[in-house]
Amino acid sequence: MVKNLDERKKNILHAIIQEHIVTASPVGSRTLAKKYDLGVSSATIRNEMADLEELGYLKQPHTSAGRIPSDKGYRYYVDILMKNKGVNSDKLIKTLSEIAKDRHGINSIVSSMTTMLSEFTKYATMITEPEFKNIKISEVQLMKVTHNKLLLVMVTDNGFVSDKLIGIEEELNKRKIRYINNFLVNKIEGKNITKLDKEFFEEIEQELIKKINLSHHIFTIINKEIKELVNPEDVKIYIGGTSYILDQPEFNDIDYLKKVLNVLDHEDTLKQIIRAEKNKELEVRIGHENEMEEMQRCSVVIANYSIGDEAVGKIGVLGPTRMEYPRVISTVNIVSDILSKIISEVNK
Amino acid sequence: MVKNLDERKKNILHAIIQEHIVTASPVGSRTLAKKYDLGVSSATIRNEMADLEELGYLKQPHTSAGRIPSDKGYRYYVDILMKNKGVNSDKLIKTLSEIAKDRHGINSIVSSMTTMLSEFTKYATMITEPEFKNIKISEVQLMKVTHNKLLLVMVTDNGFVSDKLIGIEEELNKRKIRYINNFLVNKIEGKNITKLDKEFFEEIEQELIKKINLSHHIFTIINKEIKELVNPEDVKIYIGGTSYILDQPEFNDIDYLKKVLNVLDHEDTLKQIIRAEKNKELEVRIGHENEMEEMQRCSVVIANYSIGDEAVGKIGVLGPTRMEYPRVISTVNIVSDILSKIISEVNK
DNA sequence: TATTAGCACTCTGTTTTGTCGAGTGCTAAA
DNA sequence: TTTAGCACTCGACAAAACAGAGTGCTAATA
Repeated sequence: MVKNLDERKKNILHAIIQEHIVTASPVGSRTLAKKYDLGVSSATIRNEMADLEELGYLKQPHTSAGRIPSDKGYRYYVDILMKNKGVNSDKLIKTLSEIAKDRHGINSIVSSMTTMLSEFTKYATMITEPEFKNIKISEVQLMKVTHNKLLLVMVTDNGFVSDKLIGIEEELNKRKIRYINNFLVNKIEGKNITKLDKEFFEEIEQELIKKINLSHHIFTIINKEIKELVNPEDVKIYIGGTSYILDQPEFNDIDYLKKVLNVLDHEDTLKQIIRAEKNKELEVRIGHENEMEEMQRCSVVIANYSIGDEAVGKIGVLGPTRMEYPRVISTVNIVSDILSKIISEVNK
Repeated sequence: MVKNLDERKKNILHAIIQEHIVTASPVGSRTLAKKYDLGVSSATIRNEMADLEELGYLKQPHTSAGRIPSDKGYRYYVDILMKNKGVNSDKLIKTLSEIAKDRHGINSIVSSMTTMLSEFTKYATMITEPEFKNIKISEVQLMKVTHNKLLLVMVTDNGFVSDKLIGIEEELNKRKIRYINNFLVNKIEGKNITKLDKEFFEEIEQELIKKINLSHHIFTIINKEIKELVNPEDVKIYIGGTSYILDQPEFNDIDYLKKVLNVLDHEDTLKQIIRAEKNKELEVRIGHENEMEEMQRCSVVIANYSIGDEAVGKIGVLGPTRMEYPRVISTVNIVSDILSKIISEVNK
């Protein structure tokens, strides 16, 4: 797919993109010849630029303007030209670690990380809460709380705790509660959470009703509770740095700005953007590579964060296609590493 | 404070504000005479307008432009002129009720309500999670989960459940755990949550250490957990409809837009905006009535939602001072009512 | 005395016109 | 193959011209 360009074309393309990333305006042959030590005259550069345009790496906003990189040009830059220059990461790492210490609760940590990420990248950012699949219920406990309230506690093998107060109409004596508890322990403990679906509960409900006469209210609640524990639709996504978008001149077009902000406003569309391959560590989606039409003048950098091998959440940065890819990518990588570490520790 | 204007001035002021709210541009005497049946000529209106300006209810962007309402003018409108015309609320109520049914979990409900509120008002909206003060711990339970893990469950008298897995280094036998449990039950159950501060825990920790030799790790965690349950700083705030801001011509000034979006981007500033008197049902803050400088070209409508008499959360709508007050106010009222009802039910 | 018609004046937003400069493509020379 | 030179293009920007909405004031009127 990607044809290999000769060395001079590479250099010129690289220079154009770098120049464009800082100036945000079309780059002309003269500027290029002056600012970058390419060893050839502006006329030669002009010819090369014409070639690069024909090959699809550059485009011209209008005749007699300089060139700007196309999506394909950026793609080539990200895949081949760009060096991952190390960000000065000390400060970032320090800040993130402090957050992890200060804040308690995953939600709070993820939320602060989102803000931090946007402050370091100066782009809009989003991070999803960790989402656990393939986990087992390791403990179930049904306890009496008051005469008309039971407490159901479930612990998963990765250390998450779910609890629910259950209001009951008929009073249950301790013996009965213990009976139900043992029954549940037998049926549920060690079971993979994905197997605990509606059918499963209907089944064991029938079984229990046969043995003791029990309203099925409890099972509806357990079922609901487990769904909540596992339902990916409900995974929360945090967003930060929306206002940084306005710093980018490509969003001066107020109509387009509105479209983008509208996407960021809605969790569902946001989740669509950040959807990525589970097995890829890091993904860069440039311009038209984004499915959503409103996003086709933007680029998104997406990384997973994980516990061991299992990706449990996503980190995303959204900016114009003219994004500072190297800086963003290394920043995202750092956040991903640290977040993975934190989550794994909580989950030890 | 508010001088009473004569009937004709009232009518004219009312007309100007209404006209300005829909057109968003300065209102001239001729337009007014034509569109509104005021029974006087444009010249008379001109004289009255000059008076109203002198009194501070109107202002002129520049000589030879029409007039626009001042903050004082809007205040007069909101307090005296405006009729609370009933919004067509059926659809709203229906939509909100459906959300309450579909979604489980307070967070999810509040989040959806925020979105709905913005969709109905077409302004930016925010709702805080409910926050409970003055509650008591009604149940404490410390249980063994595995050989190095304990589960601490606390139930508050309004039905909220908090739990925490506690990792322990030294293994504790069941008898010891039961002992600690009873000790905690004695000390904590029935206590008002605000009394459970650091000093309190240090005290009972000393007491327990005397009786059995126990690392104080557990208390640090309990203390933290309770803080989380009660700490108002940590109350989450949901926000929606940010992109509607762009529909308002007053935010075409990109620099100002950025300032406002920046405020909306940060939870802490957002909470400052929405801060309101606990005893007022509904508060309208117009322009300079907002403390925050960035907000002084905006108006905010804030309502509490409550359980019984106790306000537990806030609902806010943010728009330009040229806001459709009647529509927003009645919409906010409806959302407040429904949310109060839902929260109270969950908490029954 | 309060209201109104009339008019000169003011100010803004928009359109038009003109100019400048950056950049290109092409050609011919090195 | 590279480069210098040149005519040409196009957008950005500023200045000028214009239209229109609105005002304040004055003098006439009910």
